[in-house]
Order: sequence, then structure tokens, then C-alpha cells
Amino acid sequence: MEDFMLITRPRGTEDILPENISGWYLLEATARELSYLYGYREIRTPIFEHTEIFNRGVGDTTDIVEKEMYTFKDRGGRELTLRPEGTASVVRAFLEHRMDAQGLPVKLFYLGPMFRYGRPQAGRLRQFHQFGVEAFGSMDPGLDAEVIALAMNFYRALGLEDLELHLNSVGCPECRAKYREELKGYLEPYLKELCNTCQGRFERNPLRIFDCKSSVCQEIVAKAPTVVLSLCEDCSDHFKRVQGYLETLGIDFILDEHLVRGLDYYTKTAFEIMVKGIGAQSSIGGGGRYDGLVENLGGKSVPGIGFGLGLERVLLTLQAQGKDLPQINKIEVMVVTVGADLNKEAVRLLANLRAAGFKADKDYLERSLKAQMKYANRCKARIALILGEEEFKRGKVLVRDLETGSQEEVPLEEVVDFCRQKKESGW
RNA sequence: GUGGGUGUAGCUCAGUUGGUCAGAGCACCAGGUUGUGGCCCUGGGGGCCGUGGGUUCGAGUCCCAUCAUCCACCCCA
Repeated sequence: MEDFMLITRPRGTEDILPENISGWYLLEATARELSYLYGYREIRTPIFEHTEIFNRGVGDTTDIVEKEMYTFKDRGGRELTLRPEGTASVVRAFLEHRMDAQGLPVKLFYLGPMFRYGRPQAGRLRQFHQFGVEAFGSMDPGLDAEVIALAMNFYRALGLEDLELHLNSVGCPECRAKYREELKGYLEPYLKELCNTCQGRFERNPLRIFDCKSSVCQEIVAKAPTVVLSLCEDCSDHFKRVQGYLETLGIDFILDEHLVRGLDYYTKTAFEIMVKGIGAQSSIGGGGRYDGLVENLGGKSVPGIGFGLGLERVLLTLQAQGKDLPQINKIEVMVVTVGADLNKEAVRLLANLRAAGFKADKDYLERSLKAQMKYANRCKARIALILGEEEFKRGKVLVRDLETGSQEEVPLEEVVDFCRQKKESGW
């Protein structure tokens, strides 16, 4: 192993440093609060699963499965994969624990790291984090709307602006198969004009040609028949009712007939939330219905719907839109000593402050008063409690307000209360 | 997997056609103020100039490779 590897993080991973942690606390807290508000309960599944779960769940013709998974054998020879997304694992857990036996629907949410191997760029990492929800057991289009509303409210709670909700229906296996043939029929005459990748997609997954960014393909596909027109009655009705519920909830959406999600399991409702300003990546979340997935993974036929959204991209968007995040790592009170050895007193006072709920600290480098004050300033402390020889002999402590610069003597035994009062009255 | 840009101090970056080129600002530490932070002044510690080869009397500078990083394609969150 090269030396540099010892202190270099693996490509496409990030250290989240103390100065950047506030945003994560905010996202995680918002996700949890909102989920519970909507009746979703948290589930934590392993970070790796049997590879087969993803092959079967996500679909083995998808890019994710074909070339983006971290797959390895453990010492017992098991084929394992670091999860590239959340849904397959949650469905597996749903089945393994017979969660349907407790009555449907089952509404779950998760928060955690996902892994996909690809060239890193703005908004794309090999280890990234998602917040997602999954709801099992109901075909009600109202549930589709609820899931979408939850996602949109997450962004709104954080103050994000200029989001676009793209909505489509990819139909059920029956009408999709029918549509697939229709689309192929339309594309056939243009086959040679399509870009190389799309020529390959023609047989395997012609719907994905809609996603192609080549202008030639876009032009051809622009006049292609759309999924929506070939939806069966059930799917078409479902789609209309989802839209009706969204309108009821006051959620704007853009009908996007070209929206095709990259995971194979979606049926009927598919959606994606787009935003500008975070580089070439514009999708900060997406999801849809997956009525066949549970059965596919060996369970009974239980419908499901969910979303997954990328927390790094949400953070990038917050930054791009100039939202500042609350600082949670400020020290409130710094205990400072000067003169004779008052360290024991300082330690005692510090303990009392902390017991009273103050974020408090002291110097441990035997630094000068000046250096200690500087440190207090750097820690953004509001108050410096200065223990000086002379005051201490009289049983007093100097309380210095580092923001206003005012300073007064307070009896040692009253100083914690004094700080509390200052804090309660807004310092 | 493909393409392009960039790697010099903890950070942001200067460094002229190869010849004091080891630099600045910020940050850090100390002093000015022998008991008081922020502003100011003075000083200090810190660099295998990403790594390995090559060209040359001489390479931070040119060439090759490699790694890392950023951006884009691809794909998606």
C-alpha cells in the first residue's frame, strides 16, 4: 500500500467535519420530524445485503446493477453488495419480518449512506446519503400524493426554492409492454440515426431513450407516442386521481411524459424533483410506485410506493441558494484562570456550569490570560468567567460579556445562576 | 467506463522565455499591553513545489507516466 493512502480518504467519499455538521443535524432532524408527522416509522437496515436482492429488486439491466455496485465476497464466500439504494433493502426487511402480518399499510422511513461506483463530480459521490420513505399495502392514489407531499414538504421546511416536481406514469407491466412495442414501432425507421447507446437501448429498454441527451435522439423522441396515451384504463384512472389529490394539496407539478426512472421496479406513478444550480446534476430526489416489487422479491402481491432523496444534493442546493445553517457548536461560557493555581476551582466551576446545562469549556494548555481570552473568542463564547487571585480571595468571579465587552464581579456561589439569568433574558 | 482542467505552507493562491523560486494573504503561536478577546503593529513556527522517471550544467517551471482532485459525458440522488 502506498503511503499516501494511509491518510487519504477513498475516492468519492467525504469527511464531514465539525464545521459542516450543522447542516446534517438539520436535515436529519427535519426528516425524522416530518416522517413521524406523516405516520412513518424509522427502519435501519444493514448497509450491505446479499447481492441478489439488488439484482432482482433494482433490475439487472439497470446501470446501477450492471456497473455501479460495490460487490464483494465475504470470508464465508457470500456474495454481498453495499446498498446502492434503499428500497430493495426495506422490501427485504418487510418480507423477512412479515411486517404485513401486523396490518397494512406499513409506512417506513430510512436515513443513511448508499454506495455507487462511478466517476465523482459535483453532486455525485461514491458514498452518499439518502432520506427515503416506503409505504406498503395500498393502491390508493391518495397515498401517492401523500408520499410526494412529504418529499416536497421536506424541501420546503428547509427553505428551498425553485423546485420542479416532474410527474409521469409508466403504467403497469401490461400497458408498459404494449407501449414498448408501440414505441419500438415508431423508432424502427430512425434506428440508424440514434446514437450508439440508444441503438443498444432499443431492444433492451427503449423507454430510456427518452432520457438521452443527444440532440438527435431528443428530436426523434420528441414526436414519439407517449406512455400516457397507451395507459390501460386502471393506470390512466390512477394517474388522473393522483393529479387530483396533488391539486387538492396545492402541490404544483409538471407533467413530464419523458420522465423514465432508472430503476426497473417502478409502475404507475413516477416522479422526480429537479433544481438548478448544483452543477450538471439537477435531480435532488425521486420515486414512484412499485406494485410488483414485493412479489418479485418472493412475497405476496403487496403494492408499494416511496421516494429517495439525496442529502448531499439538498445541502448543495441550500448552499447555492444562500441559506445559512444554524451554528450548533458555539461554546456559551469559557472559564478562564489567571495568577496562582486556580485550576481546581476552575474545574469545579466548569462542572457546575455543565450540570446546569451550559456549553462550557476551559483552557488545558496552561496558556496566558490573553491566550485564553483569544481562545474564548475563537470558540464564539458569549461569556468569559475570569477566576483571578484577587477576586477569588474575596469570593468573587469576573463575568465578562464577550459581545458587549461589559464586565462585572459576581460572588462565586451565585455565578452559575447569574449566567442562567443572563441567558434566559437573551444574554 | 470516456474526455478536459488542476496539483506549490493548515486554507486561498503568486511564482515572468528553465538560472536566489521557496513567496504572499489568511489561519496558528509569541510579544507589544508583567491580569483581559475582536482592531492594529512586530516577530516566529511551519513546504520531499502530489509521486516516479526523463531532458538539461541547472527543473516548481519542459517531456512522459502515475495518483489525486475538480468539471463534463454516461447515469442518477
